[in-house]
Parts: sequence; C-alpha cells; structure tokens
Amino acid sequence: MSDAPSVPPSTDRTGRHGPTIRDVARIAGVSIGTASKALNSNGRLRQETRDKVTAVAREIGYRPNDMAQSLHRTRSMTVGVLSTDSFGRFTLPIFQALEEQFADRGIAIFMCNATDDPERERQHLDQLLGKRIDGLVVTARRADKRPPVGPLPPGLPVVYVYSQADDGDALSLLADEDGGARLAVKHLADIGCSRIAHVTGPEHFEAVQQRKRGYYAALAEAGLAEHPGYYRAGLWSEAWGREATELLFAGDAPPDGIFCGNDQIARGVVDALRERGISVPGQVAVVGFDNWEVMTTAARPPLTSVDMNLSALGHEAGRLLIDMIGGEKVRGIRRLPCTLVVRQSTSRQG
Amino acid sequence: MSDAPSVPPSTDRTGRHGPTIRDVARIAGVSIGTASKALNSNGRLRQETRDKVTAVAREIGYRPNDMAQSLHRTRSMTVGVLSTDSFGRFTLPIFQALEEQFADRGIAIFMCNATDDPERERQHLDQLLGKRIDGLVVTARRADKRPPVGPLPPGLPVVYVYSQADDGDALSLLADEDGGARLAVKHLADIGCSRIAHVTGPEHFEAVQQRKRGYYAALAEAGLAEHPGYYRAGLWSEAWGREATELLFAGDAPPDGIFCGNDQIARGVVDALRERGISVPGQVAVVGFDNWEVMTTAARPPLTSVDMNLSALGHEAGRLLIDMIGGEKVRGIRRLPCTLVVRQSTSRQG
DNA sequence: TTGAAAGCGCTAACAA
DNA sequence: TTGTTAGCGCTTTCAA
Repeated sequence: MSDAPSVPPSTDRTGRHGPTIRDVARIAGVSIGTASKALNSNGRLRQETRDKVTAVAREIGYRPNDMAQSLHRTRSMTVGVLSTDSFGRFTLPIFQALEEQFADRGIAIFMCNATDDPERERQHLDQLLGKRIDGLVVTARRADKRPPVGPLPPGLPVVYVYSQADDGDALSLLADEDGGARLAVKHLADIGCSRIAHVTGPEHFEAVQQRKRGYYAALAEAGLAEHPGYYRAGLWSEAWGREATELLFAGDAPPDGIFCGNDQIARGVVDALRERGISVPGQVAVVGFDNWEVMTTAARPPLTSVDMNLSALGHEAGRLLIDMIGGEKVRGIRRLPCTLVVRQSTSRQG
Repeated sequence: MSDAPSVPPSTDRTGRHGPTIRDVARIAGVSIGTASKALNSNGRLRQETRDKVTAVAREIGYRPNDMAQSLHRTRSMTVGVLSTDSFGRFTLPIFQALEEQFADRGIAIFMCNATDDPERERQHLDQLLGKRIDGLVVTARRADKRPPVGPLPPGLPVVYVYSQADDGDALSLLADEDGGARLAVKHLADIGCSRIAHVTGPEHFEAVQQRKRGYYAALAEAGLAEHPGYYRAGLWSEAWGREATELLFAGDAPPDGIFCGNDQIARGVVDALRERGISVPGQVAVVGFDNWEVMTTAARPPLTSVDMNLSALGHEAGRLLIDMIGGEKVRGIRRLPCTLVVRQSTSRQG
C-alpha cells in the first residue's frame, strides 16, 4: 500500500477528521512535539526539520483541527451573532461590517436567527454556549428596548447593535436618530425652508419618537415656529407619504420643506408633489431617512436622505466586542452620528 | 469557601471554558464515567444517581463543550455558508431558509462573505475546514457559472445555491428562470394580450438569457408572432423601464402586454404608462420578476410578478446537504419551479 | 451499578 | 535540537 518504504510502519489510520499532526510526524519521521513546533513556527528547530515537516504537512493536506486547539486555548475564536428579528435590510450592512472585522482576525461567526421567538432564542443561545463562543452580538430590526438575552455565563462579552437591552450593564450601539433628524431639519432651514413638516411612521417606534424630538429641537434652534398639523405619524409606506401630502396641502398653510421618517414615505411625498404639479425642490424640498439607495436614487428627483451609517455601527460593534474579549470592560449606550447625503430633492445641482 | 462540606476536597479549579463534567462528577460524588452516562441518559444507572448528577449539573450551570464532543464524533455539527457575493436581497431568503433547516437539527452555521475576492474566499475556506465543518453551502447573487470552490477535502458535501459551479460533479440548485418567463408570458396571453414585449436587464446575465428563451418559447406556444423591437435589454432599473416604455410606444405597433426582467423595470414601466395616460391593466398589462414586495406593492397598480421561491430553494438546499452529510450522493443541476403571483397590473380585481 | 483508563487532536512544559 | 508526556473536556470500553 505504502509508496514510501522509508516511512516507519504504522497503523495506516488517518484521523476521522482527516490527517492529524500524528500522521505528519510519523511520515516526516519526527516526534509529535517536533511536528507541532515546526508547524507553529516556534521553538528552536533545525531549518531542515522544519522544512521537512511542513512539506509533509502540505503533501498530505494536513490542516490543524481548530476544535482540538481551542480545547487548550482559552479562546474558541468564534463569536455568535444572534438576530432577534429576521435578517433584513437594516441588519444586513451591520452583518457585513461585523463579518469583515472578525474575518480579519481569524474569528469565525456563528449566525443565528430567532425571529421574535423566545423559545428559539433560548435554543440558539444554548447551542452557541455549547460552542464556547468568545462573544455575542445581538441585533434587531428595531432599536426598541428588549429584555437582555440570557442567562449567560458571567463574563461573556455581549454587544447589542441597533438594538437595546433593558439592562444598564449592557453595551448598546445605536444610531443617533435625534441627531439625524436635526441634520435633516437644519439642512432644510439652511436652504431657506421656513415651514417644515414631518411625515413619519407609527408612533410606537422608538425611532419615531427620537426623530420627532430632533425635529422639534431643530425647528426651535432655527427659530422656526411649530405648526399644528405639520407633524404627521402614519405608516412606513409610500402610500402614506402620498396621503400625508394630500393632507398637508389641503390646509391653508402648505409646507415648503418636508422631512420624512423614511425613504419610502419620502418617495411617496415627491410622487404626490409631482403629480400635483409642485416642483421639488423648487417649491418644496424633501428629505428622507435611511439612505436606502433603491429608494433614494429611483425617486424623481433623487432623494436627499439621512444615513444611519449602519456599516460603521457594525464595524464599531466588532471592534468593541474584540476589545471586550481582550478583557476591556465596556458598557452603556453609545449613539453613533448620522450623516446627511444630499441629492436633488433639496438642491438643484445634486 | 465551600458551602457544601460533604464535597470531597478539590483543587477548586473550574475549567477555563466553564464548569466541566469533572466538576459535576466531583460535586455529585461520582466518577466522570458515571456523570457522563447520567447526563447523556445512556448506560445502566440507578435513577437516584442519575437525578443527583443532573441536579448538580443544573445547579452549577454545566454545559457540555461541543468542541470536546466533536473530537470524538465524526461530526462537528456545523456547516459553512459561503457567500461569494455580498449578502443581498437574493441571498437573504436563502439564508433564512437554510438557517431554519439546520437549526432544527442542531447544526450551527458559520457565515462567511467573500465578495468576489478569491483571496478572501481561500481564507474563509481554510478557516471553515479548520473548524471541520460537515458541509458547505455556496451562494451568490448571480446564477452565473463560477469555478468550483476548493481545493476541498474529498467527500466534503457541497451544494451551490442560486449559483452554479463549473464542475459536473457538483450539485447546483437554481430557479427555473426559463419556466418563470413562460409563466409570465402565458399569463399575459391568457388574459388576452397578443402583442407582448419583454423589457429586461443586461444581456450578459445568464438569467437574462434564460428568461429571454422562455419568453420566445412561450410566444411560440401561444401562437403569437415575434415582433422586432419588442425585446429590449438594458439595465435593472426603473429609469430603464421608463425609457424602454418610451421606445416601445414611439413605434407604430405598441404592445398590449409587457413582461419585465425584474420588478424595478416593471415599476418604471407602469409609471411611464400612467404618465402617458395609458391604463394598466386596461390597455397594457404588465408582469414583473422577483416578486420583491417593496416594489410590487408600492407600484401603482401593484405588480403581478414571478416569484423564484428562493426560500424554497434554501430549504431544499438545506435538506439535500443534510442528506449528503448522511452519506447520500447527489449531483447535477436542479431547477426549482417559479410561481406567478397575480396582482392588479394584470387583473382588475387583484 | 459504578469506576478507571484510554484516547479524540493538539499544545506546552520538561527531559534528554 | 528533538522527544516525551501531561493534559484540554469528553465518551466509551473494560474492570470491578
């Protein structure tokens, strides 16, 4: 069977998970310890030996078994990402950023989805803990408060992203929605709007509350009056955007600037305005929220929009989790700034 | 320190990964072997002993270490999902379905993203193989052919989903795009359209080729003539949908049915038609592709669209991979049927 | 019915 | 410079 007669007699058994370091050592004619040193390029070894071992390893397709390694180390080099709401448009850029961060450090990601089902969440958590993850990221679609996941082993680093735990000791990373709203309203004021309306989604969303706060705060800062009827909460849909526009323009004091709670609403608004023969941004300027390219660039005109920088949020989450795994203590709620992306719905050149 | 004086003296050392079975055994006052039997409810043991052990385990929060277990088993109970194009709208429902399938069987998922970067793909693959995954799913945004991933250890089950390997021995799961196109065109013919156009995306997409084939085949089957200028390839955008509509209606024989390559194009088409004062579906019926709800329901009127059932594709992929892990040999290209979802753009009741 | 011990694949401390 | 060995946490014979 053997094509290498110089190889010492062996059981010819290859590990159930593929060739093992024992196989490498045997074929290379060295001890296991030596093989280990050679492959991990540490310890003092003759270059010749080192080369021989690595050559054999390559030849037989040896690949160290991470699970066996992790049994020694205090790290499994894996983290769990638990989405407590289904994978969606908002969690996606966060995932992507997390993935980059961790992949760069050789940390693998267990991805789990527990769509608002506590039972499933429990199962996933059990599984992740069985895998001895080094850290956990919890994401959601909404930034509303949620009960903390758990119970978890003490000391397991956890970061909530775009999601907030009802637990003062937890670390939550959120977008500064209030600040985003201010950016939008200030921008409208800066380009000369004085009657600025806010058409937004359902009031039970925390995000709606925060953006509303930012809206009023920015109005005050700009020295603009609040107008009853300029604030309209409804649905997150284009249809609501169109409907709200009708309502706003039915009155005697139509707005000259509209800050929308998301891009779908904004798109509905610009459509309705166009169909009423009102020019955007000439007569009315419009700002959306989310900077969802599918919407912002397809709208006529393309929409100025607030970007929550979810990708940055994900990167920061990854960075912090890695720090925490490294032993740092981090807690509290951190809000990352939003950015305004200007397009033609608020400027002629855009 | 100890609040249980009856417990035998110990090193008071808890494993680096949390309490171990040794801890359980020591505290329960039994041997490790006994504890193992009790916790895995096998072997013959006195009920009393069994209860004592499980009680202790629960109390100290013992959780078996999967990595240590996997060292014995021939399975790691993990699979890798490698996205060779970034996580997106198309891969999402597939992920979700895969996740369900695997989670139900206690299999964890390593999620990796290698956005068209072969180097990164190699890294991820190395990592996954180090983790001793039991199987691999490869997804992509496009269904175009790609070189097979690898090199992989022989016998490692792989399934390509919404993605096709340039390797006859591989298993690929795809949507039946040709069939989907036929569904759409047949539907249009059935409701009385006789001049059916096809506005689609860039020709270098395999999907475009296939849908085009289905379009012509269905025309022939319905006994309808091909009309030069009724086939328009362009971009995957609303703007192209609008532009193509202008082109189609500039000629002398405007169509009375338009099958679009995706929902964005379709939305552009219905918008352009409405603005031209052409009623949909009264004068022209329109069908989209993808059944992307954001588009289909926001369009006016809501769009009839072909659904590729990506979720079903994901489920099937999971099922097959599990079969393959179980030892079954599966190969070849499988195309799963599309479905037509009828809405108002082709029917008055909708 | 329970305990002891070998070993999964690997690393690291210690000997030689 | 290299080999030996004791674990990492667990399962599984084989003895007792």
